[in-house]
Amino acid sequence: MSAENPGAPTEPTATAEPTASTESSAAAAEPREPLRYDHLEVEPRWQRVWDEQETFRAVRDPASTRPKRYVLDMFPYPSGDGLHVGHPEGYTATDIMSRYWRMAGIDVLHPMGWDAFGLPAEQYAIRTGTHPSETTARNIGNFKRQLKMLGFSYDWSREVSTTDPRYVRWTQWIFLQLFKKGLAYQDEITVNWCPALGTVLANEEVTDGKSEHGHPVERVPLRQWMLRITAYADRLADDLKLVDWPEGTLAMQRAWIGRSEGATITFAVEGYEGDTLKVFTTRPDTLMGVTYVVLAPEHPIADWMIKTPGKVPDERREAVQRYVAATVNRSDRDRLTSAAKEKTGVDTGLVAVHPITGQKVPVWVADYVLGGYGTGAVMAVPGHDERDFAFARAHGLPIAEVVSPDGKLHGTLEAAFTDEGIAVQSGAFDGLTTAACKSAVVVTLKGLGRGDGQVSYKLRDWVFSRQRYWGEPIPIYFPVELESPDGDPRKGAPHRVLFDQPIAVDEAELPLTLPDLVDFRPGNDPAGALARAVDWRYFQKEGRWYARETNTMPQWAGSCWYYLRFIDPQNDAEIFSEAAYDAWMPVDLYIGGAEHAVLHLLYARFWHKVLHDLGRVKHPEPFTKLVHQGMILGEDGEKMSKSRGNVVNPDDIVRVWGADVLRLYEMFMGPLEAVKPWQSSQIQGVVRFRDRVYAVATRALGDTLQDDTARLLHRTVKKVTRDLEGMSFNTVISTLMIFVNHLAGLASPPREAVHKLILMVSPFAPHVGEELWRLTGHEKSLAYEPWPTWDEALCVDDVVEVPVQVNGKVRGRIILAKDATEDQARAAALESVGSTLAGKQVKKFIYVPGKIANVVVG
RNA sequence: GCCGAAGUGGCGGAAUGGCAAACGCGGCGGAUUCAAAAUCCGCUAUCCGAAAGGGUUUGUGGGUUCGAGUCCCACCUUCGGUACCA
Repeated sequence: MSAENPGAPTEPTATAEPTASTESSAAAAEPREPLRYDHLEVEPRWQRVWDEQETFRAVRDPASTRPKRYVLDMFPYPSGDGLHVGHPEGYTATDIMSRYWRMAGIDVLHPMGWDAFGLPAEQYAIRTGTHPSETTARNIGNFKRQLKMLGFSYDWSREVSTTDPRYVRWTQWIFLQLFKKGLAYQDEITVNWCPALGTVLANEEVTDGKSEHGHPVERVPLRQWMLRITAYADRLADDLKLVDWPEGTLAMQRAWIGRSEGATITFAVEGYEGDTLKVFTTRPDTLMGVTYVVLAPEHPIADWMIKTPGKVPDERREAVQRYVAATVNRSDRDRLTSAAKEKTGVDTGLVAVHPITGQKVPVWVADYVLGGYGTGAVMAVPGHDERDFAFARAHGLPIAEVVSPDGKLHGTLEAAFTDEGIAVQSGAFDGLTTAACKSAVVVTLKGLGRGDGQVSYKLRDWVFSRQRYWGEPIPIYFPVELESPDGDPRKGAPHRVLFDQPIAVDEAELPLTLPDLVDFRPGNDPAGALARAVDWRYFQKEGRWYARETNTMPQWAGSCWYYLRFIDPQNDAEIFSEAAYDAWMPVDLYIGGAEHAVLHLLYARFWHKVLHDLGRVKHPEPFTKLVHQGMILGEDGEKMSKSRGNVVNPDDIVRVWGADVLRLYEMFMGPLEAVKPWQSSQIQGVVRFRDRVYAVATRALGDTLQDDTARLLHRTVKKVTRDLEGMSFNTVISTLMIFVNHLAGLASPPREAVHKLILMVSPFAPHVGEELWRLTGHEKSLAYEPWPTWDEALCVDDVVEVPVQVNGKVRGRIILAKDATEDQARAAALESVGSTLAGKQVKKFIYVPGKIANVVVG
């Protein structure tokens, strides 16, 4: 290492270039002497054995009293890119738990499948003409190869794909149940329609009224299928208390549902003949502080005044028209980000009448009010709402104080006072606390017929249709009205589809499969690609023409209930049998990314509750315990992405180091939930560990278990078991490393210790585990071998070394019997730190048995 | 802004309110080797010191406690989510 030859080129350091280090390690591995443990031979061999012997087939005796665990991964979308190293993180965690629980005598269901409908396959089809089913099959094949190569103990006989007609059939069946219960309905929804692309765009894809590539986007109303998830809002919020989920996820779900209690209040608008103006507020107690009201740009009254000349001066009308035109075509998200910076709005010139005082207040239109929440209009109380305050300041509107922290008046308010307090300047309500005032105001309004208490939700009904090809067809058709009775709509005969008379496809006719298309483009009308499949779309029944729904379901549909199909995947008579349900449900452990904290988990819970109401499922909640694995970042600490060039491919790692090493490394990186960077240089540590386990177990084993080894063994079993139960995988591996290092130092490692080591390592590194189990004289797989137990007596020491502190600083240590009394401890402690105590008075002595002694001196 | 998570050696990280830095990577020294790789052994938070030993240290500042990485308050930073939700 010393610079004896300064002219020689410097060696590349392992950490300098992530890709270079992987390649150089790979290159270095090949010319080497044959490894004692050859992962390239051993790993595929055991994978074949597990396959051939169906080792991990989940079976459960209906009469069994054995405990069960249903261990579920969030199943992947089989993309063309294959697995990235983030996938095996959660999958390894569930696999370890599955393997551990099997060894602990528990029946385990651990399935895997494919969430295979979705946009990438369709977009690829549009570009290349390759049918999405072809792309999907190919990608599934690749994903499955990669998962098998990692040695996961899935019961592959239960594999399902959301695109399989036998699966689609039951997805559609659930939709029909929703439809029959009135939970699926059609509505006209404003969408971001981009004529140039021929597609509807998501809010995040629209900026400044344009698509990413600058094509103009129109906000147009479109007929959509909706699911009435709002009918379940309260139960979705309340039942969160039944599950063992991360606190953050629970909070996000509650916030998304956004239940808030308040009141709707009616304002008359002078000169407006339509319905009165309704507002929703969570603070009815501030009603006496209203100084103006605000409409969202899409509010019907704004539309009415634009179209009705003569109610207000024309220049006002035109200003409103300009403002609405400028704001209404922007996506909600876009609108709100800019609105947060600058409170824009215009005075309509209309006048609203206060429901209690009869006072007249101006009506404004502003885009800080959202059309889709509450009633699309608010009563503005600038004295007690920050947004109203900012708006009033910007536009010179009056600000009134009606809630006071101390019951006194404070003149000019410098900021909105949004806390609760005591009503002031509120007429009959003066002196009431906020809570009392809320109900008093609601009672008064109710008496006047101008308002009532109301619960409002942020949650909106779920837009369930997509104008796409690669999704489940919605099993609905509509009567067709022909202009001439003998016309054929397939040949373009003029006709009208009666969308207001939807008819459910007969359940016996399911699945309704997709027609084969060559052109998958969404098309130039928003009805979607299926509208062009006229032979599929139109059909005759009893002499009448009908048209099928041409919208398809969103990708969420298949993932909403896949956990239920895994329990009985081959059943063609019903969605799943009651026996299968009783055997395996609910899901005991569900692991997946935090990016699904709201939508997927909320939608799946919603469907589960609907099935609960239908009597199909017995538990109110599907997923008992949920864990999110943390993201694995690239070597540079940034999110892995192709564009950054920091993506690590599991195929490379498995080829060079083996599946067990990838599994061990990902579990050793840190806590499962933590976000952590990939560091190729760290792999070396688990490679050494694996090879050391192999080396220790393949030496000549001894028959005697020395006392110190026995103690360490029992302690190790105890800690490993406990940490496994807590899913603290990184500390399990540390503990096993310590144990292996100890065994490696022995002349002949004791057989019992080595056998238990192999069993404990096997959930993490199953290939090495099985191979060593075989090499140590066992014929059967260790997959169902009983998990080692420990003797508590061997986990406690007879004598303990206890640090002695003086005023909290360690100044000495003493050896004590484990059951030493406090007096004995005191005597030993004072003696050991005698010199430090010279001339000082002992004020207090604290002894925590076996842990610490602390002498407090004055 | 709000909600959530987190800040500990050169790096990944460990630590029921009780010896901070386990385990691993890297580094340094040694054994083995003609030499290297691999392997094995030892040392490795930091500062002062030849050593014995001592001081300091878990983002910052306070607090509670015999004792705080851990609990409380305020602040700073990073990451994730989310957004005028009335």
